[in-house]
Amino acid sequence: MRYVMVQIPKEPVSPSPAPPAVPTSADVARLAGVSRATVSYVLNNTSAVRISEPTRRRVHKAAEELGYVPHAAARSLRAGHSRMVLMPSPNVPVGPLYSQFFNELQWALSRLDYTVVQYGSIGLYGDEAARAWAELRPVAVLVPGGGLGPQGVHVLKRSGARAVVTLGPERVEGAHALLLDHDGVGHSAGVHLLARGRRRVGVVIPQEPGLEFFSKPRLEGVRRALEGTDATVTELPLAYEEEAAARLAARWRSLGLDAVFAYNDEYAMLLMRALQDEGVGIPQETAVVGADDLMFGRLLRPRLSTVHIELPSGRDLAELVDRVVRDPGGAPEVHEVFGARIVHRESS
Amino acid sequence: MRYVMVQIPKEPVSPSPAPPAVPTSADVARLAGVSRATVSYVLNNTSAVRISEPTRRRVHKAAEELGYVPHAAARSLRAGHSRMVLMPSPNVPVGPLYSQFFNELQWALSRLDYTVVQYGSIGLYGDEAARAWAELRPVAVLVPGGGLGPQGVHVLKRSGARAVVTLGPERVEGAHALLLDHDGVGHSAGVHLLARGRRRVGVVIPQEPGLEFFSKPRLEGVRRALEGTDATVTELPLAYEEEAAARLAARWRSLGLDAVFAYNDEYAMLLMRALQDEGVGIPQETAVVGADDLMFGRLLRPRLSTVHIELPSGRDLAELVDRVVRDPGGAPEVHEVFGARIVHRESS
DNA sequence: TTGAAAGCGCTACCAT
DNA sequence: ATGGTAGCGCTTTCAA
Repeated sequence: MRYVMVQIPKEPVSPSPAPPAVPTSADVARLAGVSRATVSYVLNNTSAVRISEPTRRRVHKAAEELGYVPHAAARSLRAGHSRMVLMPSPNVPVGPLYSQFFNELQWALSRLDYTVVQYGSIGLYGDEAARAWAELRPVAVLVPGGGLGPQGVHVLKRSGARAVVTLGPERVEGAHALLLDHDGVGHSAGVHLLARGRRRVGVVIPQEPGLEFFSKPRLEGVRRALEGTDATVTELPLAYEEEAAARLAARWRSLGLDAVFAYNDEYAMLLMRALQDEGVGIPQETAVVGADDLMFGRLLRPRLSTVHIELPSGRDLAELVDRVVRDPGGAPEVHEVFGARIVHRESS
Repeated sequence: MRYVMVQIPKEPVSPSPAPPAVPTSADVARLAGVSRATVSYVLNNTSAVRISEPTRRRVHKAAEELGYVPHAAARSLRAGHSRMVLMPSPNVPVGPLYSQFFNELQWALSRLDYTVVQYGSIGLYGDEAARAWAELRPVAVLVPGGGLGPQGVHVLKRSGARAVVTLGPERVEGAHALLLDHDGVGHSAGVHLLARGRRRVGVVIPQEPGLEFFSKPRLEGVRRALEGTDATVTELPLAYEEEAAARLAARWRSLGLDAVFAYNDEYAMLLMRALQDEGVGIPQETAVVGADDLMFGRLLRPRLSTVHIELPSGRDLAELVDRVVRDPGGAPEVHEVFGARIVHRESS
């Protein structure tokens, strides 16, 4: 008995007709009456090969007609590499500062012909997350915040990432680092308050999860600034809610503080309002300093003193990424990014 | 003359040794002494096939040793589909409201085993952007803001997207829609101001690009609320800068307005401060209403009246996506999402 | 100028 | 229980 292969029709005549298959370059080739190779040449403008104008037109027309869109995965599988820059999205709510930085970065990278993708990895932690990122075979990975370990870096590099850059308070073995100097933020605030004659400094510690990576170094920075003086530091855990701020303000005078570094401008505004409602004079009784230099700080009365944070420019980071991707050999670079500086207004 | 094919070594003995190739499942198979099929079965826990425990261990050990991470693109190429939900990142700076919504959505979708990817398409507009998204062959696309046309929807569906959902003020032919009722936001504010006895209502129009999609319907909503009354609407273009607000405030009395809907809480805060500095009494002389119900509105004095916006819950949207992906046949659903409601405080 | 075909990494069908 | 192998869509070398 011999068997003969027969073509099984892909679209059964059954009810509920399946949606038409997604057109491939082969479909375009068929419709244009050329080979797949020619389609590829035409659509990619391959300069090494000259295709006659009539053929080009036929191919373009066929592609248009079918609504053909190339398949990125297949392409990069074939190419053996991608131009994807992966950026895990931070799991903490981001402020306008970060938004702007990210947009700038994205713009700069797209100018360099990279594709930026933000990958949400909620529920994955540490090196587990790194594996998930590695599956996408990005050419570069930019990791904001902490949480990535040396193992994670290794996994990413092993899976072909040519650049791994962390943006956070501490460097990670094997990765390039943009050191966001949160310690310096606290330090600026501390130095400033000291210079203003304050000696009993409170430091707000946000209770929202995920912020420890930033609040701890900021606290340490204040400590460092006050070291060797008679000034003291008091930690003030605070949730971002009116009631919590009111409770803190109610026992404020019992704390005997004459200044507070409020972690950032938002907590500063929250606390400042609660203190004012409690009748605490600002800055006479208590000086308040925020951080981030957000617009609204200038709109408060008294105007909010703050620590201005110079984020890395998106262009610079994009250039770093590009440079490392082109020559991954170099030793990990570590860049101190900012430049925290106090902006003295009226609240301190 | 005859030629013989010789194997060119992939890793030349030249200086600057190329980085070791990234391990594939074939490498794992080789090291474990099994076939690629077996590797696949073991690592994916394929239930249809039983693999002996010793073999499983050998495979896992080999994978671990090599630092093997599967190649997502290859996998989904083979599978013919992916579980990727693509969400173009909005090009306008996002507020905490959106941040939170997005995190919730991401969480909910990851519970349903989807992978959420935010794709930055700066510099691409309209249907051009849609093509770029389509190249990634996402199973679903969630498009915030306006800007996607029917053509774009078609391209996405044609390339295999089973769900296309827009989140914006207006629906798009062919796509499911979560109608963010910006008109209703303006309407709530207008009705409220009217009820408070105001008759000459200013409406702030942000000058920042990309916000027209929201500011226009909000303006229309105010107009609609005031229709048929003797109240008037005055458009107030305003950039998000102190100086611009000061200039507007300086000519405030000449405008003869007794109320203003400030687009959102941030513009409201900006304008309110400028008006107060100018000595304009709030709410006596001029009532101010914002929108978004941000925390800081409650911290202002007078406390800011605002329009509370009920965003769709991330879980609901995730469920919609999942439902449509499983059965793409249904007609496009249109959901009115919120429920804008006035929160009356002290500024109006 | 164009076409045939190999092969990127993976999974699933069919043998053994 | 395990292996051989076809083929997902694409690009690119080689041949015609």
